[in-house]
Amino acid sequence: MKKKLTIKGIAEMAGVSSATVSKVLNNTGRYSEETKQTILDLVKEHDYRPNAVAKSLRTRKSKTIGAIVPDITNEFFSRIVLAIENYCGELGYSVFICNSNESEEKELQYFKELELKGVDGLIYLSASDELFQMKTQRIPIVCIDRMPKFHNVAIITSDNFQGGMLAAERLIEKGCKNLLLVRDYRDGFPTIERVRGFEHVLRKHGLEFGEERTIKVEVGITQAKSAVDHYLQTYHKENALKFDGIFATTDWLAFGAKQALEGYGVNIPEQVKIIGYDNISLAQYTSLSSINQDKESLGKLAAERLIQMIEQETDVPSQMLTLPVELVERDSTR
Amino acid sequence: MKKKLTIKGIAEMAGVSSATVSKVLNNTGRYSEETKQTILDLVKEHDYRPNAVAKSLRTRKSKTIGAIVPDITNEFFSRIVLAIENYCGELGYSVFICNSNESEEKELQYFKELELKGVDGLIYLSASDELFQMKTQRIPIVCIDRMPKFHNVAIITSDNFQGGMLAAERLIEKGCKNLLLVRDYRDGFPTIERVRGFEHVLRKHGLEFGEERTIKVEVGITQAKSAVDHYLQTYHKENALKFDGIFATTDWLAFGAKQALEGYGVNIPEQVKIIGYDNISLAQYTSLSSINQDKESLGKLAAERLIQMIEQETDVPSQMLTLPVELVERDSTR
DNA sequence: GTGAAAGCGCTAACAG
DNA sequence: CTGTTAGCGCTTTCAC
Repeated sequence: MKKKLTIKGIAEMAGVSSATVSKVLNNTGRYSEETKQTILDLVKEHDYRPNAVAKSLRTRKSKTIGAIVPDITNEFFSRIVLAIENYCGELGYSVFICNSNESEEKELQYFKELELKGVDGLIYLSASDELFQMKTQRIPIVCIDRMPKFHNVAIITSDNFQGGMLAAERLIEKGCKNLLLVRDYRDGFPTIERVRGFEHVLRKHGLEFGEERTIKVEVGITQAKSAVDHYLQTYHKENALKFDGIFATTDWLAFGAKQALEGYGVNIPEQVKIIGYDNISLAQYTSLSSINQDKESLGKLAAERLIQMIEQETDVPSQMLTLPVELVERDSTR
Repeated sequence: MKKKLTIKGIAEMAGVSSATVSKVLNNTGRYSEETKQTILDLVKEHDYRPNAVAKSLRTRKSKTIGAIVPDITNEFFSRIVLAIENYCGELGYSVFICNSNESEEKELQYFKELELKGVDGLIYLSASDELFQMKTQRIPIVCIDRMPKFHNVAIITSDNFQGGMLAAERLIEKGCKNLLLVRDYRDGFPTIERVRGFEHVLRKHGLEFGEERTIKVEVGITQAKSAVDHYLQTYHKENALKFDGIFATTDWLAFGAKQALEGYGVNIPEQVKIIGYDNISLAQYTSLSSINQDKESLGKLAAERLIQMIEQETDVPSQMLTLPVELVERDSTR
């Protein structure tokens, strides 16, 4: 087991000091073209690569960021994460991915852990609105789809209000008169906006509805089944088809609703039309119309913004960027 | 912006040297109960936490591992990754997640990058069999579902041969006479085993089939559609239903096959029965029978094994652990 | 029981 | 243009 090659080793071989090697490796300071070549050759020959930990300790930069995600198992999130990782990878950043499972406690714990491990920045994804109040927040943060109450974070979100509007408009356009809203039981910021947009259009058309037209169900892959059950129950109680259109704030929810309806022999889209949200492949492959969020851009923009903040070292004012959404029509509303 | 608190700061406050503080923080060396208390109180009061980078540089341990994954967007992988992360989190390890996109080049690149960032170990997940030959492999590695050709790595895999057998047995048991195999176009280790198991049972029952009964299609979420198309084409050419049972080496493939059949008005399971592989939620929600792999155990065991290897610092011989699989029956074979 | 000192591998002044 | 020096924050002998 030969000894690990360090910058000093290269320096000795090249007959210069480690400082000089450091300079050519970082394109900083000055050095002659000649020594540069000698060093570069040596580096290549021995496949020397500088120890990132030492560098990190010295420079207080780790080329590492953290991403805190509610559930990587959910395609909506994993696609955002993938986009983040791809963009970061190109720029030499690595990313720690942490599953918070929506728990604030875990988020905080991860935050501390990541800070210690020296991440240069953090991306928070979450449907939840609440966000810890870090007094000593020294690293840049960008949030996706959440609206923290403190400053010095950038925010990337997609136009949830618009998404809700699009859904309502299409349903009404297709002749639906009695709409049903299937939503997450929690009131995360994105959900609230979607619902607001949806209701806004309903009102514009003189349609109104109260709680009894809104079903709040569990959300998440593991709970999708219970969503269906809950839905079935409610439907059963009503004992008659009281609606002809459904807007679900998630594709999984839409899928649950669809299965429940099919279980009762209801025809889609003839009797009931359905629109989901996120446009994950589940929607694509089960022919569910859905509001598409540009997951790739969401991730890429967040990473781009974060790295900007990291590398400029300048306190940018809290900014917000909103991406457009679009309706992807499939069989469930045709 | 107050100065960051270091071990020296605590030492000064406590009126001792940094060495002593280090000792109590790491339960190492000796110190009096009294100084221990003073220090611990100070630590708590100021919420001091030692800088992980410095510690890492000094000790050559980072409490960090890397996980190289083909595609985190694929639920099969993301669930394994989640299990890894959960287990590691409990033990204070963080994990870098890297998407290789099945590219060997990227794998190698990530490998080097991670090594530099000082990860203590690595987990490789992949359907691909080929694995780079690292001469200078200094950190422990565990592989999930791949069989590298060099030593000093632990291997966790699930019983793919058995999975193939289970599928064939059930299909035959249900009265299928002409089986079709839909498989990945690449010959990754897990696929090969599944096919071997499947064919083994066929032979036992005097059923034989050649290439014309085997469709090789693309795989992966983004290519699922093209799998369907490819399949449709082939089916179309045959111009008649030449089979009554399908075994697909992936749930996505099974789903593609199902959609193709439905597009042609073929009844499932009356005319054709289908069994997929992996048992991801897609299978669950589209009522596809599937061979279940215990994704949570796969991830947990891999992480457990890796951390053992890391902390024991002893060269364990190359080991292999095979997990059992089971058939989950749903409508597609009932 | 405790501290002084050395040093992990690298970079950033500052001299020369 | 290049080298010396002085750490980054922590752990670890080895003296006392």
